[in-house]
Amino acid sequence: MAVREKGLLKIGEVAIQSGVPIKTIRYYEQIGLVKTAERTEGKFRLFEVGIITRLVFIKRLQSLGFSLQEIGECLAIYDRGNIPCDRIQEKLEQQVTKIDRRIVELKRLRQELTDLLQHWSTSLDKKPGTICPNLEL
Amino acid sequence: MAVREKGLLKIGEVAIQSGVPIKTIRYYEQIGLVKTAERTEGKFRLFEVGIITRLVFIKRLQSLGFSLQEIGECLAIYDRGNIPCDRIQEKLEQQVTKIDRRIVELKRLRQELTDLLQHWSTSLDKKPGTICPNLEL
DNA sequence: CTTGACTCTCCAGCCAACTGGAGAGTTTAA
DNA sequence: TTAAACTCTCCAGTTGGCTGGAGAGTCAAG
Repeated sequence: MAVREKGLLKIGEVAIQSGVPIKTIRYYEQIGLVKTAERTEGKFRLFEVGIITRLVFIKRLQSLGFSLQEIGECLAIYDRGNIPCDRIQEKLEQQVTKIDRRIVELKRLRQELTDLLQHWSTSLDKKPGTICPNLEL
Repeated sequence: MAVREKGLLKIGEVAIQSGVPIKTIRYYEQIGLVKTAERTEGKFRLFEVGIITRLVFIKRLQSLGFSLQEIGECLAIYDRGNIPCDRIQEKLEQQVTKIDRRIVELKRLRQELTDLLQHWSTSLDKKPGTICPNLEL
C-alpha cells in the first residue's frame, strides 16, 4: 500500500476524516482552495495529511460567515508562509459590522410588519383597484 | 390608436407606470404572476390597467420579504375573487417569526465572532498543523 | 413610405456553493 | 483472477430573481 507509506490520502479517506463530501473537495480543488499533492498512475488524487486541517479550517471560516472567496484570500497568505491571523481578525471585525447592519435592517423590516399587523382590519371591503386593502392604508 | 381606446397598455408604458422593468414583467408573465389581456396582431402584449396595481402589489410584498412564490399564492386567492388579506396577514406573522429566528441566529454568530476577537492574540507562534492558531484555541 | 422607437422570442448567463449522474477506468482484497 | 469498491472526467442542474443580447419583426409619426 504505497499510499499509506507516503502518508498520502485518497479522496475518500479525506472526505471521511474531514467531513467534507468528495464532490466538494474536487470543487475546492477546481477553484484553487486545495491542491492535490500528486496522482496515482491511474489519476487518483493523493492528498497530504494537512488537507484535513485545511478543510476543517475552511469549514470553520465558512461557519463564521466567510465566503469561499474570502477564505481563499486567507489561505493564500498561509500558503505564502505567513500566519493569516491578522487578515482573519480584520475580516472578523468586518463580519461583525455586516451582521450589525443586517440586524438593523431586519429590525426595521420587523417593525414595518408589526405596524401593518397592528392596524390590520379583518373587515375591509374590496375596494376597486386594490388587491389587499390593508396594505394600501 | 386602438390600444388607448380600449384602455390597454403596451409593456413599455406598464414598465414606466409601475417602475418594473420590461424584462421583469415578461418574466413575471412567464412564471404566472401576471397575464396579458391580449396581443396585437404583431404579438405585442397588451395589459389591462389593473396590471399597474398588481405590479405595485408584487413589489410591496417583495419589500416585506415575500418570495415570488408566496406572492403568487396571494394573487391566486385574489384571482379567484377573494380578498387575500387573511392569507397575507398569516404570512406576515410567519415573516415576523422568520425574522426573529434570523436575528437570533445572527446574534449568536455575532457573539461567537466577538468572543473570538476578544481573546485574539497578535503574537502567536505558528503551530504545526494549524493555519490560524487563534481559531483553534 | 420611411424612419426610429418599440417589442418580440429565444437563448444564455449571473450569483454562490455545490450536487447529480453517466460512463469509463483503477485499485485492492479475497 | 475476479469482483467490489473506489475514483476519474465531463456536463448539467439546483435555488431565486432576474438581466443581457442577438436578430427579427411591428408600430406610429411625419
